[in-house]
Amino acid sequence: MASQKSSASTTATVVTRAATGAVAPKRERGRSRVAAILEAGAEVFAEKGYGGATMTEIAARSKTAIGSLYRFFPTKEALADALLTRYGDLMTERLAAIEARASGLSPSQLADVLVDFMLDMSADRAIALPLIEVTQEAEEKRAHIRGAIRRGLASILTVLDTGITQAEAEGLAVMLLYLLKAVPQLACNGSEVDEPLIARIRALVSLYLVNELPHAQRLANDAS
Amino acid sequence: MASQKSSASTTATVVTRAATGAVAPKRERGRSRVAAILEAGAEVFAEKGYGGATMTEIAARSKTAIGSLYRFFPTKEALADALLTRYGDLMTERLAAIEARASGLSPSQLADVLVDFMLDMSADRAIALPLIEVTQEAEEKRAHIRGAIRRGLASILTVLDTGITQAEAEGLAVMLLYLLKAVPQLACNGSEVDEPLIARIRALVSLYLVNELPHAQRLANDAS
DNA sequence: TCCATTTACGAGGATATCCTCGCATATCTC
DNA sequence: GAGATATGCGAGGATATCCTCGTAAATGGA
Repeated sequence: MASQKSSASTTATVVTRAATGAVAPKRERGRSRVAAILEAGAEVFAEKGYGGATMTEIAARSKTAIGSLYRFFPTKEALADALLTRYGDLMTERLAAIEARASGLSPSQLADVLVDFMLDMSADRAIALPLIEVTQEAEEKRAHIRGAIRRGLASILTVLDTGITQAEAEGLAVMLLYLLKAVPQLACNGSEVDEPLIARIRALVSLYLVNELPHAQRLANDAS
Repeated sequence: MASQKSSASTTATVVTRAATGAVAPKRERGRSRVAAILEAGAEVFAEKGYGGATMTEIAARSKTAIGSLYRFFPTKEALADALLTRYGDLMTERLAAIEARASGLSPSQLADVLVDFMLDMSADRAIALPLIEVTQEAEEKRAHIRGAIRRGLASILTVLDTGITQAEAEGLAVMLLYLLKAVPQLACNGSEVDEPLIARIRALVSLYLVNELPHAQRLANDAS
């Protein structure tokens, strides 16, 4: 069961890399191939789930020979792990960007920003939610990612509403996380986007934030 | 790929049965064994996902020989299908029961009822949400079940608020469905229940319903 | 008790899947 | 161009998994 630990070179490249046994490519060709593999992996995992996805299909869809695939990802688990870390990194990175622009937003504006953010994330194929749901070997990693996202959301809330307590911000962040997590499943059928449904979601998130961030709301009203 | 179609006897027993090739047991012993298999199947599917679950493990966990398992469920897909229909039947049945007692409830009371309902569903091992998420062969069946649940929720809403339009009730039902679907994942870690989190969920659902059902809210106020 | 039917059982075949291995090719440095 | 390193490739081994099949036990009615 234990995957062989090859010495992972820890040079941080453009795409972040975990120390799971994934071998980092050193030339440009390899890097683009790894990108294609990740893309195909995200697709197949999303369609078939972790157990249902096969390395052969991932190789075929990324136009990679099976041997080459295993050169970069010595294990199916390593590929899933790389996708998870990429997902986590992308989330925290973008949340940080939102936080930087958060001050001065009204709660309802923040709701729109967050919903847009989730739509973006699901438009990218960067997302592998079914994988996240299913793989249990990576439970600790998933918990870690959830924690990071939760803290990111909590930070945004404290920036937006300086009157909120730390505990309350964390609690709200949990609720927000699950509200937002439903967005891709709710609003996207394949690559179609259900606009009226998105409007409903915006309204719901906005309603919740307005209701739970009275201090920020008052600030926004004073400003207008 | 096409599973052999054995002649399914369509005698409706206690546990409803689909025409997927599942052979209905005719004696008590077989019936309890089928129940055990469904139980174990729900567990394993929930833990490993559809692709990750193995018939061998399901057989072992239900203390059933592999041959006996295949007597009642000639295919892994047949077992998954039986679980899905059982889930759908249970949902619609219980929703109908709620609808029968819905008239006179305030929106916030309905919110409590619905959240309790979902907690019940996840306390039973009847639920196999990850399976529902992952299996794509049964996409049409999943859509069918979702439709039934949505209509059930819409019916409840129209009973509760006679001023609501049909279209609006359907739209709200979609949102409610996804809010409620998150309940088990949110509130249950294994078999633990996070009470304060449930309180938050109740408040959120209640807030949403109160906001979207003004007519029913007015009725409730008049009654008090 | 005897028989028909249902249920129990697990070895094993066919297939699928993960992954290895050895060699061929491309790319970089000098 | 020569050597070194990274990358590309796919046949095939080891294993896992789905499912079949033939036989034995249990059950219920006559």
